[in-house]
Amino acid sequence: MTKNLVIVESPAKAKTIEGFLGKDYTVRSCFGHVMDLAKKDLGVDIENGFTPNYIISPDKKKVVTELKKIAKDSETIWLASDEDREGEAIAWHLLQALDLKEDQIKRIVFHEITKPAITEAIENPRKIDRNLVNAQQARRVLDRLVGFELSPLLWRKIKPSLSAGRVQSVAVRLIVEKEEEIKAFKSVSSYRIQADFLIMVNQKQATVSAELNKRFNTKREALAFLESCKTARFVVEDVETKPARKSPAPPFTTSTLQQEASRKLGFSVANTMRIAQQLYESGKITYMRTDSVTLSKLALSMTKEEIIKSFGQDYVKIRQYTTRTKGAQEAHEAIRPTYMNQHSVEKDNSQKRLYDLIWKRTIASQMSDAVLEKTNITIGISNAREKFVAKGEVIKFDGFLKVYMESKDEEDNEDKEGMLPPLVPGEKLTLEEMAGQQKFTQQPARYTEASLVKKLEELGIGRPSTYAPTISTIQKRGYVIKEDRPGFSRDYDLIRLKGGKITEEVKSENTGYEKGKLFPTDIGSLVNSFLIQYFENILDYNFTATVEEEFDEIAGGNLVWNAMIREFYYPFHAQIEKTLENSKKVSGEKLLGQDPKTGENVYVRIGRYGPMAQIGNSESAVKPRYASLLKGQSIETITLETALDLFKLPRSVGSYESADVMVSTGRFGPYVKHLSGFYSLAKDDDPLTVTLERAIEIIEEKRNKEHQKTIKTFTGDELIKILNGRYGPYISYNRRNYKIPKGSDPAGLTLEDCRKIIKETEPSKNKNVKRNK
DNA sequence: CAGTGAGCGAGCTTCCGCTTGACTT
Repeated sequence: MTKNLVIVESPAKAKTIEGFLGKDYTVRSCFGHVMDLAKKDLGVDIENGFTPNYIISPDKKKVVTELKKIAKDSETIWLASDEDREGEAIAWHLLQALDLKEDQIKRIVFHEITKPAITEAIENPRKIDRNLVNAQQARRVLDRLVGFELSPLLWRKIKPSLSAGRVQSVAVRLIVEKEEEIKAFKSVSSYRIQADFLIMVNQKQATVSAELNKRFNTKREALAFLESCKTARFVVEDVETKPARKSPAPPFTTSTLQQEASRKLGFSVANTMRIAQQLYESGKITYMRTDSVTLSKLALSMTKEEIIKSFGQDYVKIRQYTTRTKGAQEAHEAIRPTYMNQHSVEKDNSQKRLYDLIWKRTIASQMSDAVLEKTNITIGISNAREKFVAKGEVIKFDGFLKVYMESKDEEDNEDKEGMLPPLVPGEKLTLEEMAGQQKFTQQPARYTEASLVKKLEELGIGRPSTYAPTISTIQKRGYVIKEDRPGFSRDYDLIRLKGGKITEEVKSENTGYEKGKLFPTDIGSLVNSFLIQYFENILDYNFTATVEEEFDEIAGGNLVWNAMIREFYYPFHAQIEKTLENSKKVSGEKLLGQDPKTGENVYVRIGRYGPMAQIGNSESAVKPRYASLLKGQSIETITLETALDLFKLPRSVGSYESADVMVSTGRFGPYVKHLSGFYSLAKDDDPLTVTLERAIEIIEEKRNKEHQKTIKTFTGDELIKILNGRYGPYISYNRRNYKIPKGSDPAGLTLEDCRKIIKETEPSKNKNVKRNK
């Protein structure tokens, strides 16, 4: 019989803590929430004071049964879920799911997984905070009501299976509005003047580069300025040196880790989280879903020791950072290495790189400021009022820069500030060359996954555990697409003054190339404008912040949770009803022009299966014709010609093996059809122009792959095949797949063996069919 | 896994936040 059962949320945490507590304590994890609102209907009884209908989450039934068994044999159950709103609710749910009595349980919390912290927690148990639980209930019920009333509205008014919610709809809004901003953006140009001056330093020639403190709006002005400089004299007027300091960035939170891993390592948000999870599970780093920048005392002293050992006493500066993020709950430490003396890990390359980043960031956060010296040199022009300015920067003491420098979203690679030669006021300078380059203002930057997370965090929307899933949801719904887009070439003027002569030339640069950026789709834009029109209050960037304030009131015991929900719900529900009645189905229909052959109107719109083109309408004499838009095309930008091209599909490209080869597009994109087989086109194949040759290549490629996949076939039964798949060898029979028992040699199986395996695994296959849906 | 878009109607979709394996073809 165990005396004490301690329940934490994460199994990795359970393992660590068990080591701290000794044999009187059994530590188990509940794997997060164990209960949730029922999925069918609303899961909330609106008429009865919004009573939630909680059930044990289907995927937690096993855990709950197991915990229940251990709890039965325990004297005291310590509920050690995280110290935040959700954690408090988890404790409360455990009380019910495990059939516990209040006097059997003790609620404890700790912010760091260290022995003193755990011991202290055990010494200071408390009761479950019902106010905090109620704040969570309000959060949960509000999200359910918003999500489960808005989504069905979208099914009826736009397209089935769409979704809307407090978090995802705002994320989509940000991306749509960024695109609108970019569309409205007008680039303007100006002329930036730079000059290189020659001086002698210790009898050696040196160059000083400086920029004019004014930009000219027109080429004419820039030329006039260069003209005036032909005869000008240049004199150093002022040399100003001032000290400057740079401080390190705070330790990582989930959001900042995602941003840095994206910028420095090129990881997607989901990738970063998966790798961090692996590091966490192998005990290399602390918990990776956190909004706190706090380091434990233990971590601080380990870090200090490590800095002294590696860099010396001068490099230490212990700092405690404070979180400024809106709505941060700070239930965990910042993300840091478990042991600071472990400089790297022997893991795969991604884990290694991420660990390295975390180690450096943590170490740097406790290191001294970098001490810099900035120099500004002002250079006067004898026959102009403008000045040239040369900027220099010298590092006097590197401090934290020795290990780590935070990167920025937009690197301004234009000002490379280095060391300047020693100059004194009054010194005359010789102009070597002066150049005026036409510069264009930059359009606003589109969001990457990581910069979207940053923005959401700033708005207080979403939590560390949901950033990655939210980004995946809005892509899965087809609201947003992450892709690369080619840039375009742009001409710019470059004028030069050298050796008393002015030359002009036109050069070209590539600009606007986008890599891994988030773009709204037609559906995303349409859903967004619908929601903004009818539910501006929910889509408001401050909606979450406002309700969070009320959740805090509930947590403080100053507001009754279901009274708050009632205040919100009835007006919201009326909005739903009104929109249901008053708004028409929206499809984003756009008239492109007329079909030259029939004279019928050609439209593009969102159909039941996505963006489509249509010739004629229901009032036309002949039945309307339909065609899906291809990938990369959009209602917004498609032309009449391109839309008409879509109706050329399906097209015959010729014949192969005395059978027709057809090219068309279906639910899963463009494909080739030959005999009874389907062959998907590659990404860069255009179904409208693909040739017979290429089609045959595609057919043969797939046949070849199929062939390589085949380990064994049988002459007795053509339907049974032993194939090599992504997860190893398996048996395929009648379009169903069967696992090969461990230990048997796939190539050595006989037809009889296969039949036996098929027969024996028959009953369990239903599960798989369901899962795939 | 493959071409849909009318109209009927059954039955389904959907939220956010907390946690990992079991499983896939």
